[in-house]
Amino acid sequence: MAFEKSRSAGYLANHMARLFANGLTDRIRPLGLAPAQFMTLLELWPEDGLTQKELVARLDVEQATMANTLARMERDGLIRRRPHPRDGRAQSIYLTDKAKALEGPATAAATATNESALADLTPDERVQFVSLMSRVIEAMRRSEEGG
Amino acid sequence: MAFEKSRSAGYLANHMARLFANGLTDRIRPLGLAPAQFMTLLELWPEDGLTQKELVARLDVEQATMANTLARMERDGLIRRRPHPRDGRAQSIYLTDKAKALEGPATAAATATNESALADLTPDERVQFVSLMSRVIEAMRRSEEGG
DNA sequence: TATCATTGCATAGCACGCTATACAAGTGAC
DNA sequence: GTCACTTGTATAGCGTGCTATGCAATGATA
Repeated sequence: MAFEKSRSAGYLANHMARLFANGLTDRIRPLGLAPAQFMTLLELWPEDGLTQKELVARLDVEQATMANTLARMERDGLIRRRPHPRDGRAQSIYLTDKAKALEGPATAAATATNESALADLTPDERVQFVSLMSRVIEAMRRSEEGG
Repeated sequence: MAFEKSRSAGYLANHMARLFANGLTDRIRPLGLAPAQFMTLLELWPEDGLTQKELVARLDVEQATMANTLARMERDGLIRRRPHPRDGRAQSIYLTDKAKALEGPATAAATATNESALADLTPDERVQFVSLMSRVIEAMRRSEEGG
């Protein structure tokens, strides 16, 4: 029996994530933001002054990926880095006023993207959907460690 | 109220898709395949001789993305292109023997990735999960057109 | 038939994910 | 204190997604 892509969780996850990314990209581009920058800002808005290492742990991306994202954010005037008070290797990352001002419009854009995507699901189904994705993520993270 | 990334469908979709991609990448790397190549082969294994345009429509990626993927597949000896019989602009894409031989091991790798990801879900939940993702994909594709 | 719009593909340039590697600063053992 | 190991970042190189653009072949129209 052939591999059915329309029933493959991995295939659907990839397709769905691309559509989410496209939707979010369109909505936050006018703000001068890209998706990975938004994701990083989600951590920094409530808590300034984190290190790159802390962001890596919270967002579950590789250190090199975060280094590049932070470089683009610094280039775009969204963050500033200051020497870490107690570790000469590390830097604390602070938001600029420009980045702080984007919290409202950017989260509104993300909410609108989610709303559009989930438009056909009932409230119960939405809860179920988020719960299932969370459990799948958990399973894969566990198997990654053990692997 | 703050935007909660752990309850955001888009955020979870992105995270989940990255984990799926990492899992698949690890499993098909020994075969000399990358994920987008595998996705493309899923269309070509059952039906040789498609054009680039047809692959673009079936896989829902941009034409430029597919052009690059096909260039890498040709470089890696997975496909050959022949002039299209009736359209001088187009090319028909054919699998090499090497690519044909990869169908069994590659689909097994993808199945193993899915299995590992869904390990914690009951059969009913798996069906539900695939169904929910399909509906979300459909909703986003519709809202894309409607623009 | 000559012209013009459309279509199929390629290329350039960028974002963002990855692995592999390099390097400087910190930490520990002696 | 010195040497070796560890740790925090940066960089190089690549795959895969995107938009924007260019070009050659096709098709339609005057």
